[in-house]
Amino acid sequence: MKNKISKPTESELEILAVLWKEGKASVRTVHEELSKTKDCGYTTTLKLMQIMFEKKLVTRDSSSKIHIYEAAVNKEKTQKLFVNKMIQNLFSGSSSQMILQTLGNHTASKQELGEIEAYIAKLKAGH
Amino acid sequence: MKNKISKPTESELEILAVLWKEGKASVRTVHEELSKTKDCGYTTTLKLMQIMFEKKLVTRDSSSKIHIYEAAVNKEKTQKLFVNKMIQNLFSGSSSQMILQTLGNHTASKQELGEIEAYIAKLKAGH
DNA sequence: TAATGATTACGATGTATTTCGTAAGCAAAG
DNA sequence: CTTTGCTTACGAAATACATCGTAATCATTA
Repeated sequence: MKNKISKPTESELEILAVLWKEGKASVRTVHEELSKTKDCGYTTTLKLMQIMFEKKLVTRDSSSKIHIYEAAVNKEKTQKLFVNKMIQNLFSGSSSQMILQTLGNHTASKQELGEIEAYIAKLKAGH
Repeated sequence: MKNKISKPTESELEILAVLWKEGKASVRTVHEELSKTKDCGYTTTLKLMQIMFEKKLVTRDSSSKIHIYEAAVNKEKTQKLFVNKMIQNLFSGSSSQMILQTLGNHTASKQELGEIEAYIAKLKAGH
């Protein structure tokens, strides 16, 4: 009996992103935020968040009329979940393969590259 | 009117992975390969591959009774498609953020780390 | 008190995805 | 020739996802 994370869907991820940023938020707040990039009705957001509550992807405080939601899944864990899945699915399990690809496709700043180098140096040093 | 890649589903990716590895393959071959890790019927695999043919994710040679399939979408392009989406969805568009996370979660060998370092050096040099 | 407005609950729809059963075709074996 | 076995085609069912309309609730305000 592990607290098995159910894999969030695309839309659910969008909502989680808002909650991770805001901390706690009402449906209205989340919907407003989503509306900046997405076009859908209020009840759609509401319904999604209700479903996410059933799936235990979020918790909510329903003591007042306006329910306040909060992410119930950890951001880093979720990132890991998706990254691992992708490495398995698309890179035959090789993380370095994915990293090399990503470095080639994106324009990371010199500063970012420096951070990555520093981190690698630390790893090589044997942490 | 670009040859817009339609995003393969989870199951379709599994099939593509086999085709990328094998080059050309019959439904039987693909199914056999999938069966090692997944449990589903032969006609399921067949149906999926037929749908993928309609979506133009694969091509096929149906000159003989046993149709021979081949991936119609490029492996690197598809990898890019998914990696980019994930960076957007889960890392606010920051590729370096994802890379740092990945380095932390996976055990890359010293050799792999070396390759990544070398690649970064090349990037910093301004290619 | 009655109307207004925001909120949640619920159910329905439409589409995509995954799965499989059954039929039909064809070739090899008996 | 007939049976057996593998293959594709087709359609149906089950599930998941995203979307929205409508009703019910409740507090505020007129």
